[in-house]
Amino acid sequence: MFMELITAPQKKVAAEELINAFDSKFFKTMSEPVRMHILKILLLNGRSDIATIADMMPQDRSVISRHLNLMSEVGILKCEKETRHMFYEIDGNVFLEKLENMTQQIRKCMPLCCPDCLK
Amino acid sequence: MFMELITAPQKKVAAEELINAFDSKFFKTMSEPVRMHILKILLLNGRSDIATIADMMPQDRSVISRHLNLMSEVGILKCEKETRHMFYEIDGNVFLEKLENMTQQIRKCMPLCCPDCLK
DNA sequence: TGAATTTATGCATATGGGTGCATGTAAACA
DNA sequence: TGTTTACATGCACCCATATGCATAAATTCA
Repeated sequence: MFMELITAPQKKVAAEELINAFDSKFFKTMSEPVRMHILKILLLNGRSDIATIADMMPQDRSVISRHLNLMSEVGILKCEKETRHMFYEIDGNVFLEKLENMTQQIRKCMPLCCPDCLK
Repeated sequence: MFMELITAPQKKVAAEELINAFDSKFFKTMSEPVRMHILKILLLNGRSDIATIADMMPQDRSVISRHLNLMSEVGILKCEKETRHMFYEIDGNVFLEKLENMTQQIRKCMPLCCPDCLK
């Protein structure tokens, strides 16, 4: 069979590449409902400053500030200081690229590592 | 401009669809390094029972049992009881489908909701 | 310059979840 | 039938983190 030609070291490399492609910080960021709420607000209103976003949410402004900071560290938001306001905006390209990269890695690794998993 | 034809309610629906497509349980599951280690073991060895997996990890067997149970609840693993062993295996199709679905949702929503985010 | 505004940060608190141990349950085996 | 094996689960503990308040720092405005 064709599959038999895949050696154990090759599988190991492929599996490690897949796990490395999984950005745990990204996943953790995306798993928090409050941050998803912020994301929704940014989707609807586009580029906004912290106070404007916080006014639409129950949490304290400092909480929103920290969430936004975290999201920009992960790369899904870009921020820019303007006078005394800090403006945040979704970085759509980075966002898409991250998910597409992980999807692609699975598509590549799965048939190689464990073809049985696809049955 | 073409974009001006998109109404606020349309944007709201699209944004809500995107946020709903984001499975917070899936993200939370994927954000835990120990679970990624389990995933790697399953990638390399294929279908395995709990004890076999636990023997390759520092954590207690009960801990691994709980992680595996959680991962199967999210859908990325399928499990099957055989005699007194519980076997787990990656569900590659569900896994791929989940990520592809989210990627697709972003690709659809972003140009509609906030085209500026793609610049 | 003084007051108001916007954000960042230190701190205390509460909550969620990962962990290991002990135990319960069920099935296989001698 | 009694023992062993494999897993599930209750419990206590610990740590990370989300939260709100108070405050500091920086900037705008009167």
